[in-house]
Amino acid sequence: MGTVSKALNLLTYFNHGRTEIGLSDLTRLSGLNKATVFRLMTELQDCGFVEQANGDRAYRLGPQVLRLAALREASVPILSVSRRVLRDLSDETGETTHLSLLQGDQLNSLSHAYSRRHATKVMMEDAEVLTFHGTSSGLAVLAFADPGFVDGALNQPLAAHTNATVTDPNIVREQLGLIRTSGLAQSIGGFEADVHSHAVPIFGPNRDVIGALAVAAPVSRMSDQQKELIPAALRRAGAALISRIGGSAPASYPQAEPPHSN
Amino acid sequence: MGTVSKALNLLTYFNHGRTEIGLSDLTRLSGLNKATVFRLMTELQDCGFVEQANGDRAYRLGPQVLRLAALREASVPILSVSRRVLRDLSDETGETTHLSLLQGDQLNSLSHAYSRRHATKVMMEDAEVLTFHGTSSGLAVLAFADPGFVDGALNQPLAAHTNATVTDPNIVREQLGLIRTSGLAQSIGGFEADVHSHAVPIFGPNRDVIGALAVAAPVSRMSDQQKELIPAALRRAGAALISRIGGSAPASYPQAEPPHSN
DNA sequence: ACCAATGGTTCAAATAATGAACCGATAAGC
DNA sequence: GCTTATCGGTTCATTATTTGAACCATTGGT
Repeated sequence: MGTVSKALNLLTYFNHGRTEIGLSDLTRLSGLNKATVFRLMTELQDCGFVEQANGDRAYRLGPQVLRLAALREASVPILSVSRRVLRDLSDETGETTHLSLLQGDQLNSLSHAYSRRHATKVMMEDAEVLTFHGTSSGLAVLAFADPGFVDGALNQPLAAHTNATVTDPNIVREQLGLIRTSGLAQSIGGFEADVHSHAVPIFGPNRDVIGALAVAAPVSRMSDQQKELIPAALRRAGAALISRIGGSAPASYPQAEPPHSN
Repeated sequence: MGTVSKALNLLTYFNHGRTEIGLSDLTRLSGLNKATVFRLMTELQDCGFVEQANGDRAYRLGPQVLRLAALREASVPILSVSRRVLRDLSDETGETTHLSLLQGDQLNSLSHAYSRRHATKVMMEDAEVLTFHGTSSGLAVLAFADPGFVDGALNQPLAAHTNATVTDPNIVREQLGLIRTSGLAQSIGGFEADVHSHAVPIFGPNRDVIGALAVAAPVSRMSDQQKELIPAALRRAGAALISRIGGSAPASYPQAEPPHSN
């Protein structure tokens, strides 16, 4: 592994639970030598990718990442496009909606919208890591990812987030088959108890799955009416988002409305 | 300069005018060897910091920067906090407002809000680089930056964006003196013709200037009333933003309302 | 006063980065 | 239709950078 990868990998240890990391912690987390970590962090600091919080203390992500993110949005405006879609979907379903994107081998929740109808709602955080086996978004992605990727995701111990989480890889694979034919994934209490979530995969310009769009509702609010409305609205919103970002679904993806001439 | 810095510096060649860069162009821009650039870009690509646009073509920024930016916002939520302030300031003044942040030795416009009152307005782009001598934001920052930084910014040829741009460093320094006593910078047509902009500096937790908050209006709309309202509203908004991000102005900053007891 | 952390530093040894030349493919120039 | 230039990508001996064990100086806990 090259030096640059090592440095950038250090950045992956930052997450919502750990927004600041000290030198020693980072050394332990990465398994690298302390002098190495120090030099890499110093260099990252010089470039503005990290900064030291209070005088001489722990490191946290720096301001430079904001500039890059703004430029990424300028060239591939998926987040700004998704905001409208999420807002509309949230208004239509009355529930929390979120978009997650595949980044390397992990799935990150990156944008969300809340219901304006109900006081109680499922709460979300951006940049949260979603597991593939335990969330509807993860399942939607796996169902349309290539087999090697699926193996990589399932050939490791699957954590049980709740006692409803499916942790048997064989059962997960069965679910994926059903999702492939229906085009829609569900998870009832698999990630957080009492949350029923639906998700559809999002495809990029080269027909690869790049993430998932999801609706997360409290189980208690899933009336028969909602069980019809949410999947329908989600399919529509997914198709809208895919077309807005210039993506297209692969031939294997079940089309809601096959184009028929007459 | 270390390898990591070289790799990260490659990312600085991306901007709004150049969201995609080919290998050869990047080689010329950076002055590095082509093999070096290739290897660095490959590594950046492996980490998701860049990606290749269409099959095998030019590079553009990758999705990983979005995750980092979301985490940065989680630890230092200046952008989300600023959005409200910008929205309110824009509504109050009826003009375009924007926030720029100092990143390394450059000033980037990172968030903005448009007027909902007028059809014509000054347009903005996020992640745009602002010059220090030619914009009100730049002047506001320089006026409260340390002398070494000011020298670095002014001891180089100052570009003329319009024929109203002040390019004489001595005159700029005079302006800085006035800004220090008033606490507010102005630029009439210095960056774009027919745009009158006002700006106030934004200070961080350690009393250093970290950016500027600005209002940009068409010259034609700067009535006497607006000339009073905008500075007043801007000062209020600046103070609000500073307090919301846990910052504080240095003692040298002229306080709008000196706290007086009784 | 001690011990165990922390962030930061040193320097010889080991390793990874470098750059000139080279490839095959594509596209422009004549 | 032949030549030439440019593109993204690759090779490999030379070179310069990274590495890691040990070492400081501070800090905070007992």
